[in-house]
Amino acid sequence: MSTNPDLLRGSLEPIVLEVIAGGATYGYEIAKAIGQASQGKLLAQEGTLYPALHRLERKGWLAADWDVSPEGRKRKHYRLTPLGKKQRAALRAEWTEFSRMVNGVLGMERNGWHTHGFAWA
Amino acid sequence: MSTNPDLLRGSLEPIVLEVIAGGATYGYEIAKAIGQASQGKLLAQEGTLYPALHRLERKGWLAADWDVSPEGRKRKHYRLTPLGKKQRAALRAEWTEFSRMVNGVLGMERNGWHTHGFAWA
DNA sequence: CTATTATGCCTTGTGAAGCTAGGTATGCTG
DNA sequence: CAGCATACCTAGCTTCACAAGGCATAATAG
Repeated sequence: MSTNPDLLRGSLEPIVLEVIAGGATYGYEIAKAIGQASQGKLLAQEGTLYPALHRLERKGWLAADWDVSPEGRKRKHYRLTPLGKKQRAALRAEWTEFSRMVNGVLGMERNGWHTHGFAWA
Repeated sequence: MSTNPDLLRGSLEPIVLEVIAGGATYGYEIAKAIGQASQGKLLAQEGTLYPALHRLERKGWLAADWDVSPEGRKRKHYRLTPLGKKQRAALRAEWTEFSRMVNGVLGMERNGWHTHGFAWA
C-alpha cells in the first residue's frame, strides 16, 4: 500500500512536473511512470493524479491538448508552460531544502547516530 | 515563512518523536528545538504542534505528566511510550524510503542530471 | 459471441491536518 | 506599569489524497 498518504502532500506536484519534463505527456502514462519510478510506492490512485493535473493546469503550470492515440483513444497531452518550468525548478529546490532539513532533524546525516545530546540542547 | 505547509504533512510526527527522543520534553521546548534545528524552516506555529502532541498522545505513542518549571510555570512533559519508540523507528524508516523515492524521481541522484531520457521511457 | 482486461478520461464525498488567529495566565525586565 | 518571554490551549478554514465509484473503447481470452 505504498507509504503514508500524507507524505505525498507537497511532493506530488514536483513529482508530476518532473515526470512530464522527463517525457510523459498524458495522465495514464504519467501515472505509470510514477508507479514504475517508485515501485508503486508513490501514487497509485488516478483519483489523486487527475485532480492534481487539473490543478496544475489551472495554475498555469501545465497546458494541455487533446489528441488521439494510434488505437483511437482520446488522450490529453500535458506540457510544461514557461511558468511551469520555473516552478519545476523552484519545487525541486524547495524539496531539496526541505528533505535536507528533515534529514537533519531525523539525524540521518550524523554518522554516529546517538539518541541523546542534540546540538540544540 | 518556511516552506510549503503540505510538505510537513507526514513528516511532522517523525520530527516530533525524534526531537522528544533527543531530549526535548514539553511543547514550548519542542517547538524551539524544531525551529532551531531547521532555522525556522520547519514548523513555527504552535497551533500545529499542540494538536500534533495531543494526537500522538491519543495514539499512545506519547505519555505526558504535568509538572512545574523552576519559575513556577506549568509544563506538560512528554515522553515516548514503548509503542512510541517503535513508531519512531518505523517513521524514520518510512521517511527514509519515501525521500529516497522522491529523490529518485526528481533525479537528485543522477549525477549528470539531464532533462530527458528517463529509465521508464 | 461474450467476458475480462487494459486503456484512458473523469467526479463526488470524506477525513485528516497544518495554518491563521485568536485566547488565557504567569514571570521577568525596563 | 508596560512589554516581552514563557507556556498552554482552541475553533474555523482550507487544502488535498483517498476511496469508490462512473463512462467509453480496444484487445484479448474463453
